[in-house]
Amino acid sequence: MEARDKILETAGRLFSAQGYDGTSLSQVAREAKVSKALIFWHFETKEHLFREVVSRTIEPYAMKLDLEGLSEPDALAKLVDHYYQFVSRNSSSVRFFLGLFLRRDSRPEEMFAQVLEQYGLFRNQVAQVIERGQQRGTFSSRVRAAAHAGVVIAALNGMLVEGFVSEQREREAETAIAEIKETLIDPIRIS
Amino acid sequence: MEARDKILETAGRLFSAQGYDGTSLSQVAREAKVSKALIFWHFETKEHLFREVVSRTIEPYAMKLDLEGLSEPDALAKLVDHYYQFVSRNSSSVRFFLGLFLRRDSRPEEMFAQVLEQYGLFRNQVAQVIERGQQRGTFSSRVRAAAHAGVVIAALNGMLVEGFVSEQREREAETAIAEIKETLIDPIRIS
DNA sequence: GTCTATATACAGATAGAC
DNA sequence: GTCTATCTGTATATAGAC
Repeated sequence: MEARDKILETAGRLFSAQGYDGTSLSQVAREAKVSKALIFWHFETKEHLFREVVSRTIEPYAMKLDLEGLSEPDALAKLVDHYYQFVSRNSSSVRFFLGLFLRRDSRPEEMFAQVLEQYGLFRNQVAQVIERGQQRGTFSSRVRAAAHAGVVIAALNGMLVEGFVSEQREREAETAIAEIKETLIDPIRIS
Repeated sequence: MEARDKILETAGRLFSAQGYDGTSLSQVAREAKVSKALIFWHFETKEHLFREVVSRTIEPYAMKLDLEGLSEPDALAKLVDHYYQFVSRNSSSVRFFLGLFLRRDSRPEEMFAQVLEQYGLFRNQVAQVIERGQQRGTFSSRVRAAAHAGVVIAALNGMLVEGFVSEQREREAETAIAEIKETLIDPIRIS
């Protein structure tokens, strides 16, 4: 691998594990087996390196999902599965972004618009699938679609955060998903 | 206020807003209007100051709640209200702890056992209230108590985290709570 | 207990040889 | 592109006067 990429890879790993302030360029240089000066030659400043790392990390967040031909309950189940799996697989970077969002200062602006935009798209999909199911008679009309969608998403996020905090074991991921489906999808399903 | 307390107060505010690495003792000294040397005289090292701040911050987490005389659905609603309000009111320190938990390294061990213990107690209370309600006929027996409790708590946490990320407006707190009750408590209520 | 002055280390960043 | 050597600032921490 070329030095530039090696630096990006190492910096990404260290930033996400230790944060921006907690990671020195000396450490990056040491672990990437290059000189500090080379980092500055390639990236100008620590801040620029960081932004480059973030940009790369965000790329896989543009997730598209094909829900054609599925009943609304199945589509909702698929959305839930997909979201949970995506976050689990990218947990290192999701933790990192969440950590940044939690800090009052360091509002890193435009960069995170991408993350929030993808998240907004997902939220809309969930709400729309429930609404459509109610119109087409596959979901009960007794619930308010928007409220129910909000709780589904909150439950997902809550399960995921709990996994972050308690050093998630693989098995529990399956359980978490099953509980959400059992509690929030099955009871409003009609078909 | 005495200098020692002034230092603790200032350090607490700055640590929780900027993190450990992001807060220098020069800044603490400046804002607390004392010399840096005095901080070392009182706390020996930055690490010790930090631990002292954390210990103080954790104190109000030992929350007790009286549920005597309430029906199980009302007790569950009260638990939900109380948890949400507590986290909202202590959001600064909760954000801070969550941020620490998200970091791979810096597992600050024993100190956080207290936070996790209180959290575990709350989880148990929720599960037990649901079980008891099922035994006494105030909650539907069609759901699995443990699973339902897990989803209630996850939804709570998810709503709270979302509030952290999107700079919560007050009004939405009420909405969030109402949605959880409407979606996860009312449907299994019998009385 | 509180201060000023200082020691020591390491951070981000630059100069210039190869 | 990559290095060694170095500059400059600021961090944690100490010494010692009051």
